[in-house]
Amino acid sequence: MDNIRKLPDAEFDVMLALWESEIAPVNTAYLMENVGKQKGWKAPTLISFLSRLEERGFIHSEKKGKERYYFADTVKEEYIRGVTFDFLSKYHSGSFVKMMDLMYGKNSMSSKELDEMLKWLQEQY
Amino acid sequence: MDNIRKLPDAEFDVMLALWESEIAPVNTAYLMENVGKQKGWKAPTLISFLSRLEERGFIHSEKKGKERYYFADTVKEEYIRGVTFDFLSKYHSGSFVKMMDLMYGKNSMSSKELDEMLKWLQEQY
DNA sequence: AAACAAATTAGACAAGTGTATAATATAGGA
DNA sequence: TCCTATATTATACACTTGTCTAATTTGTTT
Repeated sequence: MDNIRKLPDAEFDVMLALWESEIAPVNTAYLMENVGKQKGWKAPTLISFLSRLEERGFIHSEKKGKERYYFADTVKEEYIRGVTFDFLSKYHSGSFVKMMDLMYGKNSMSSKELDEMLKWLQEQY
Repeated sequence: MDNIRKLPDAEFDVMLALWESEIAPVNTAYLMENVGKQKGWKAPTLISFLSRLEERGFIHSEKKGKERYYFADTVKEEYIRGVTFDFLSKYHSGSFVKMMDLMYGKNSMSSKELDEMLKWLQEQY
């Protein structure tokens, strides 16, 4: 039983486009428009990432005529929670405070972000 | 010119051992003791990671007799700042508050950590 | 000087990731 | 029905990463 399996960059980009799609169901053409194009991928490149995502169990797909449609079987927030947790453990001993301290030790966080954070904190109590 | 080059896991583990070494200079034997052994690596495995780190410019080395000694040419905090910045951009639109919100939206951060964070925040003002 | 033993170097190889070309399938029109 | 255009599938290939075995170097001991 591994941790959350971290996706390779390209597959993550595809997942993002799928998670954030405005329409449903989503086909290859839509994903080509919304991520493949910007990345400069040829269609088979995109499709190959999609196949791998399917093998990994992140999505499933259905063929309708000559097109294929894709469906996310994972939840974005959960995936990101997983990778964030792993990241925090690996690089910051699992502590947000340590992370912020390293990033902004010599008070360089903008006062806007400081305010937001204070507000967030107060809501937590 | 890329962003901070993110190291592969194994090479990062080696860097950690080097950054955190108690002695200087550090040779292969020391690194074998302090990271290779736990990871179950054979010596050539370790050395191959070290060579790659040298190619990437993270370290340099010097041979003394039949042993080789290694020196970090990068600073841990800076490296981690780099990967943290990239991580935050990629997964949380660059915002700590967004990250914490995703992680602890439904108030599950321990009151100990909340206190620490409040303290940290107050120090920033 | 020869032989040993310890350490390093040189390669090698499988698995994973990014990416594409060539082959095949299929909806629709002539 | 046959052709065409388009989408998908099947492969393939180069690079990176993790890992090792075999070969070579070199300090030390006979």
